[in-house]
Amino acid sequence: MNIETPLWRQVRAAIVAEIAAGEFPPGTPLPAEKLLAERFACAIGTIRRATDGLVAEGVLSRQQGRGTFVAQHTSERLFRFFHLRQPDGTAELPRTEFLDFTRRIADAEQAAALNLAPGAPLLRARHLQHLAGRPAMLEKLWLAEALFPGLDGPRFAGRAGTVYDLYQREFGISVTRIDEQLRAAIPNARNAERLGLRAGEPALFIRRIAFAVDGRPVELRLAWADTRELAYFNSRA
Amino acid sequence: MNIETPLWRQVRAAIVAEIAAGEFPPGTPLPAEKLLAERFACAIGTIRRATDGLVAEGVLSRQQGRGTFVAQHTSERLFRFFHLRQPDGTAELPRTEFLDFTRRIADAEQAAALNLAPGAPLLRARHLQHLAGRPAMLEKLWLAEALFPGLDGPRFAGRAGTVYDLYQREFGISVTRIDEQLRAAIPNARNAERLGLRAGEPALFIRRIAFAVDGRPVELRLAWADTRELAYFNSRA
DNA sequence: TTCGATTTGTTCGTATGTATT
DNA sequence: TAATACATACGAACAAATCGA
Repeated sequence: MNIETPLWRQVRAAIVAEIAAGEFPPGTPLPAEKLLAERFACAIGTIRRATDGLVAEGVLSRQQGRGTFVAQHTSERLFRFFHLRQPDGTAELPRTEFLDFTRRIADAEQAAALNLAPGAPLLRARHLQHLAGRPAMLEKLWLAEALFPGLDGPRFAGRAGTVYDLYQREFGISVTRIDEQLRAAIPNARNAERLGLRAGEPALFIRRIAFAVDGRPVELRLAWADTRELAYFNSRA
Repeated sequence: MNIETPLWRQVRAAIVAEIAAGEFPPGTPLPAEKLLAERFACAIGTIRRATDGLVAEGVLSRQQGRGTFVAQHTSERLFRFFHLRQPDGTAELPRTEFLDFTRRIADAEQAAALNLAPGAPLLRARHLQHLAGRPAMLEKLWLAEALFPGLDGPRFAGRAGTVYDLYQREFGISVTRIDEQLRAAIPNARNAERLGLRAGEPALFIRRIAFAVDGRPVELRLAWADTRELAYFNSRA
């Protein structure tokens, strides 16, 4: 009789939808498993099954005795998406130098990446990430204006934490997945100079699309990383 | 009374140890969950809990109605560790051109990477991966001779499937995790010529350490990838 | 500090559905 | 068709961590 999707998937989807809708602001606890089980008219084990994957993905965080919390984009969480490290693997928090913030119009590639119509209004920010006191990565990022109403340079530059923390706390957008493409290339003179590279020296070019918890693409980011002293770390099991 | 590690972790470790010891050759089914539950004197749910993570990591593969199998390094499995793709994301099976196979002695860095003493005997292989009919990645890899007794050039070059498939089927070593460091750099003239790069053109330099199911490092691999037409794909949730 | 209520973590057992052989 | 094996779902009990009275 049951050829439909499993109950635990339905429950998972419902919880994700509620998080995406901002029902549970980041940092706040979900209802206790017992309550969720009552609400969804299922067993606690089914709730566990539904949330296990979200915990593994970092969307939720469970703490024995306390509750299950919607994960915040704190500094630890940053390292899930920040791959630049010292060769010995030392993870360090980058310092961000704001460069500029402007309004733009989506070209074909940007529109495709963000699932928008070409010509849609975009917000573009640029900044420079410093590690070990030196410029390490030059980033340019685009956002659909419709998803970030009222965001401007001062608000972007004056944020307290990470960029994704800003998205999450002020616009209810939780980035939970990123897709990246990496290439080795030679940046133009302006970009090379910003990174302290000599002419003809290569850098790592990174194209990232960030997705919200509901799967929508929300940010396109192009970056140049100086990998003379640093390396991009990737681990796969 | 129970400050010890959870039962499901003990069971997991036991299963991993048996796989690492070659008790269940790749492709063969594990004992049914009911049998495992009897053997470990626990509930079936505990067996599930123990194997869930291994399934997620690709070490095991469960099929309803058939059984739970030790994963083989088939071509699909390859793409877990092979990140070079066309910019549109098209995944293609590389063609491998064997270059050479030699005996070496571990220097300090190789020894550290493979958890050996400096001076330990190594095997070194080089090959060239082709994609879309063009050279795409030049790889140099080192193995501890002690872990691969009797491996030589003909056996390495004459293998049927992937390198990791060879490790697994002929030496009982299942690679389940890799750590990679990526940099942009300019290869020397010899390497550039092999990849069809002009002088001064950059390539992606990849340093990989591969780990067996029991966590031991088993392979060090240095690679130059041509990212003019291809890109290194990475996705993180 | 102690204690009790709450919440997640672990483990058990059972029943039924679905896919494979 | 029947037996086998995994998939889903339910429910219960106790342990361990947390927090407030």
